Amino acid sequence: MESHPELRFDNGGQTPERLKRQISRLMGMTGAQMRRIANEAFEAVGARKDHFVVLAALAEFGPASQAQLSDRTRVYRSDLVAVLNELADGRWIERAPDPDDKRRNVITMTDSGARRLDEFDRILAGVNDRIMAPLSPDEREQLFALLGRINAHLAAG
Amino acid sequence: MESHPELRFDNGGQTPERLKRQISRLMGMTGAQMRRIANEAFEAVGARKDHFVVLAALAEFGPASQAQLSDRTRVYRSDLVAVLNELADGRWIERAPDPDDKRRNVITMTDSGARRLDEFDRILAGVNDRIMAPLSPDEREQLFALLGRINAHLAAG
DNA sequence: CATATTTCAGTTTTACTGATATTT
DNA sequence: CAAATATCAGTAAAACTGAAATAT
Repeated sequence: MESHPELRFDNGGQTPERLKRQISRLMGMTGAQMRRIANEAFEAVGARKDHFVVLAALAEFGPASQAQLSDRTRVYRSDLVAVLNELADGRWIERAPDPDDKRRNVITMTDSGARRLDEFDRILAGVNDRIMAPLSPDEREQLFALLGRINAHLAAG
Repeated sequence: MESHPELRFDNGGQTPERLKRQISRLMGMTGAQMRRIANEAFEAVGARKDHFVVLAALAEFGPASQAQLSDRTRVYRSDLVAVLNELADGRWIERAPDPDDKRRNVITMTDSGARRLDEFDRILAGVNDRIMAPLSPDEREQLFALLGRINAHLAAG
């Protein structure tokens, strides 16, 4: 593995630290680290992030078609197919044709799926804790609030 | 293009809003939007993000070998080659063998490269402003500080 | 016929790994 | 010979597009 030693910014503060002042770069680097930690945690239990988001959406909104699930999780319709195959293989969801509209499937979370989601909750609590370790509870809320506002603004505009 | 309508979270506040409480998911979504905006801005002037980070590193630390540039920008040594080819094609940098160590190249920013970096600065000021539009100056500093602490912690651990 | 849904097959982009030739 | 450098070739995963088959 190639190593990237820590950046040194030791020029007497004379030059503008452009690289450090870019919010998108800072977000990108921090986000990549977060993703790595979360992915490793999921991989350790034979899962991946999309398993969580789909089960979470089912728990929050109830049974749904794949198109609905895609809208709620922002997992593409095409990619959702494989995710649901995996979740069905583990008996965490059931996929049945919708009698009211035969184009659709109805996706339902099983009891086993609810327990799987509980497991994910515990795992993610640990991940969140590890990521935000340096921040106080108040600061964690601040970060959520600030990001939430930016995200709402960007998603709208 | 596939559309992802806004998420609705209207279940009377009864279920835990798992999806919204995941910092890594919120970071990921917000970061993706930021990246898209920044990429589009660079693309509009025939550039890409790595052009900026390399020129910024040269402005901040002076001429450097490719290995040094890789460490400072976190662009992989292998990927840096193409970036430098592009920058050299535009006469924004010069790449010359290092007389002191013939394994190395010395990468130097040209005057034209400095002007290109000025252009990037203006573009990125607009991008940052657009991204953080909903936040006050104080809040922008808070966000930087919080992310910076998390990033330092994750990069170290 | 136009639209919606699921599925498959494919591209693009980015991050990353490994190997090679040259030099120290 | 061991390590560093620049370069090339290639993988892996994620995000995304387009189109076919079926049903409304």
